[in-house]
Amino acid sequence: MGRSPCCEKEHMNKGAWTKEEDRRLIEHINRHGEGGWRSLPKAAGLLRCGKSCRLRWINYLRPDLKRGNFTEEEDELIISLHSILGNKWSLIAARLPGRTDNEIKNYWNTHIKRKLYSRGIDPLTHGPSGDTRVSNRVKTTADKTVSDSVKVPSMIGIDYVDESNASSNSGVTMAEEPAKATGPRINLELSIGLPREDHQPQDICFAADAKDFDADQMKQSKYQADGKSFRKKDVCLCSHLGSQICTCSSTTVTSDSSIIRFYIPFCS
DNA sequence: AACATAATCAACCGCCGCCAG
DNA sequence: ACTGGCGGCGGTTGATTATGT
Repeated sequence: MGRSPCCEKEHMNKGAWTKEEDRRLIEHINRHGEGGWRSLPKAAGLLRCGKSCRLRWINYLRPDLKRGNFTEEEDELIISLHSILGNKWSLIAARLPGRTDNEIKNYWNTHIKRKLYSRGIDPLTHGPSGDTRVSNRVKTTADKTVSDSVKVPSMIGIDYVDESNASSNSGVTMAEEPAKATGPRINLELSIGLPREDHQPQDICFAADAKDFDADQMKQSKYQADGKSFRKKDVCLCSHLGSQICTCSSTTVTSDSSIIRFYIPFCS
């Protein structure tokens, strides 16, 4: 018995994609959008597994991919994020616009590992090379971020700084003495705030401009400051990373008139 | 020039979590 | 509550390219 395979292996192309296959995949996704990977190959006239199509699109064909060499800044960011998140490549990739988890994973294994070893740093523990223990600090932060985040009500905050005298301004702080980090100062903060009377979103995130609201909404605004407005029922999803400014990527008005804003980092 | 070895990276595989039925 | 399908993730493989001898 066991799980059925994701698709019929027979009569399926494998290996490198041809230009014609790429063209068909791009054309299909441009026409119908992403998703429905299982049925996509047949619909697009491709003799490929749905997973293979998804991977090809995400890792290679997506128009927003950056390609090209990693910058020094990206290197350091990856190192810092890895010290916090471990091998959670998709989470790391989410912080590097235009980069894919596969690309970062490969880059880590081929370049950054060597770079860290040359600095005398163990890429696994981010401690001194030769120390094979998994640091409690890394374990603690990674677990909080990845596994426990959904269990934490209302507010989640993770700070990571390499300055010994730096103080945390978030909900979760490190119990351990900070490890000697090699990367730039980094502040990884996620927060989900439910609306309260005393909720001051502008204290947490850089708010979107008031242009997101129409005139009626503006009249109903509960909070207004410096041209930024917040309604009583706002739900604020924020993300800070390092010195990068967190901006609103989209605003959704739900059926009960609540507004959900999505904030993304790295936008200037 | 020929061969061996190392480096790179696209693609595959199997597992897991989510969610609709 | 249970089950199966689906999408997503991380580890691994293997073909290709670069470099060294």
